[in-house]
Amino acid sequence: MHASRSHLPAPGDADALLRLVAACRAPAHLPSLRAAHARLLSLLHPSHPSAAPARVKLIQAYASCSALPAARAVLESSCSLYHGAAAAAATVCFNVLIRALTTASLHRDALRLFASMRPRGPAWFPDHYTYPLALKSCAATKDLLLGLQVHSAVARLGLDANRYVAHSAISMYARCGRPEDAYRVFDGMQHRDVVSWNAMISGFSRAGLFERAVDVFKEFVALQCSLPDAGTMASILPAMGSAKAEDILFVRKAFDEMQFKELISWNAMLAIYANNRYHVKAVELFLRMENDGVEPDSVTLATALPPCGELSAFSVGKRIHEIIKRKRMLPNSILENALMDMYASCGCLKDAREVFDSMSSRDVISWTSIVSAYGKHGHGREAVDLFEKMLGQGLEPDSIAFVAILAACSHSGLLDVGKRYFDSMTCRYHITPKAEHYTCMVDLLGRAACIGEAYDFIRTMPIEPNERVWGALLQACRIHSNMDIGLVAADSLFRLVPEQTGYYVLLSNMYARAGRWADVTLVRSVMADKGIKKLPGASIVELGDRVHTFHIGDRCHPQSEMIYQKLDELLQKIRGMGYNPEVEATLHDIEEEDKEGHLSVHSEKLAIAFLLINTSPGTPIRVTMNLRICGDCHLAAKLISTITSREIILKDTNRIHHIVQGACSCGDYW
DNA sequence: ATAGGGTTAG
Repeated sequence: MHASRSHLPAPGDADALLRLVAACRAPAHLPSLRAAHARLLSLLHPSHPSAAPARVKLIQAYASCSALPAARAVLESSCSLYHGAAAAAATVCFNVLIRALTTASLHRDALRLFASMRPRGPAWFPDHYTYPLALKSCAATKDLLLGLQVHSAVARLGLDANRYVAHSAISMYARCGRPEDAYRVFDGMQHRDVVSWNAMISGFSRAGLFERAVDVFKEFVALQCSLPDAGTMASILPAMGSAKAEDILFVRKAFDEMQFKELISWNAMLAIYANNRYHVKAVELFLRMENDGVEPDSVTLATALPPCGELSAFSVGKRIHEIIKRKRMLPNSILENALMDMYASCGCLKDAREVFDSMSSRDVISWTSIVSAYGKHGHGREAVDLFEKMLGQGLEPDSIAFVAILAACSHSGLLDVGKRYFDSMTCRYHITPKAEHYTCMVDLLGRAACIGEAYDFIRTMPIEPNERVWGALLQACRIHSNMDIGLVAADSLFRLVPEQTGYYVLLSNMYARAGRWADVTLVRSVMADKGIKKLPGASIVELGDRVHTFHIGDRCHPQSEMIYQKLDELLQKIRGMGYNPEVEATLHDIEEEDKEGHLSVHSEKLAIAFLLINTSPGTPIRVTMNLRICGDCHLAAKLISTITSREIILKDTNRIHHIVQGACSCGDYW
């Protein structure tokens, strides 16, 4: 592409030289650029009609070759050459260089250069191109004071009617924590286009006013003046963190009605599903992209990987890895970290480790991912070794890294190690523990049978214990049959009226065991009042590109007959191996009986039977469930793994059970 | 010859 020195256009061929300049976009092109510059000198004389555009092109080219001093030198020589009427031409040079600085995120430098314009004399006025850039840098540096100054200068000059200026002012105010001022600018605009609406939607989103962002989005769609675009989708995304179902439907409808869907629209829709735990919807959307021939980029893939992990959609996740390799997207730490997590979440610790080992550089997130991968699989010792290795590399663990190591300790019952990490987190690293850390500690202590200590821990913690903290204690009390503290935990949990439906079952079971039937009734009525439906135990499995869901006692599946037949056959066989379904009732819900009065078959058993029927011998069985696994199913799964010689990978809401030949990676500690 | 809103990982 690029002419070497000897193939440079002749000095007289200005057009060819300028084309060459414009094509210099990377540091490697710098020699050609310098050579072309040298041959262009006569053209750059102010008397030449093309002098101004040529200088602009040179500044742009130097800037995109990361040669900012050279770009600056061209600017300065322009300043000394232009006078009076020609100054507008120099303003363009400033604009171009400021633009280069903002795209390089050098916002302070951009603002310095902006501020240096007017002291040079009355000829160097910033114009309607300069102000949007300056406001953008104010927004990026959260410099409200300067932003206000710039905006008032804009108003004095009468440039505030310019929509580019207005849009950047909206964004500046919102990002500097003044959404109402942003709205005032928006409201005062005579004519609004898509970008005006996007700026306002994004403004409210960024300022944390999610409902208002959604309202503006809806108003915009209802107006039907112009159609939402990719910018609209991306702007509403931060406001859709835990969105209402109807709002997600609304956005999806707007997305569906877009005639030309840019990649960012797909990516934003994917992210909205992923952030709202609509994992199946997210994977379906990704599959549709593949079907429609939409070329994914690294953002698409990084967004699609977590839902694959959540669903244990291993074949889709694996395919994404192939796409990443084919498109030569690595090294890319965001993708690699997402890949590790997807593999770990699918129960493929080995693949996660391979990604980790292949990385060229690892940040705290990478280490946290691999630590949590080992932790979830019940390999606490390895998790601790890796965590120590990270410290040895001089990396500073953050709050989330400690959640990972504490969770790893609790999953493996490493009581003393876990306590030590909790102490070092506060004393050595001065990280204030959050509810997640306390939950890990209560879980660690409680399941290690130190129920009293766990309870004391909750009583002395400096923040208000949330439902998860009490839930961890209640869980421990159930395991260790501690009725006294269990009821305290249940009462506290009930007072909080948990959002998580899973706790209600645990709660009412505890009350039932204590014979507190009035409270059982009360729990039910609270659930009814709040319109909370019992979370039906469900398991999902991936077969091919399809995700199959099984519910407790499910008979809707087309293969239902075969599944139950297979299950009967399996349960018959393992009965002789110590399996006795009478012993453990059911953790999920003691009220869950079918019409014949028998306990309904748990969904994970149905899912296992389904996969045994539909996959060839030796294929690992992967099941993801929405509750914790119960003891009965855990034992059944272990024995089934023995008689069928299948690996069974069961992911529940808490961890992963990797079962091989009758032995589970959790060591029966969960 | 230049300007505005906007997507990804633990």
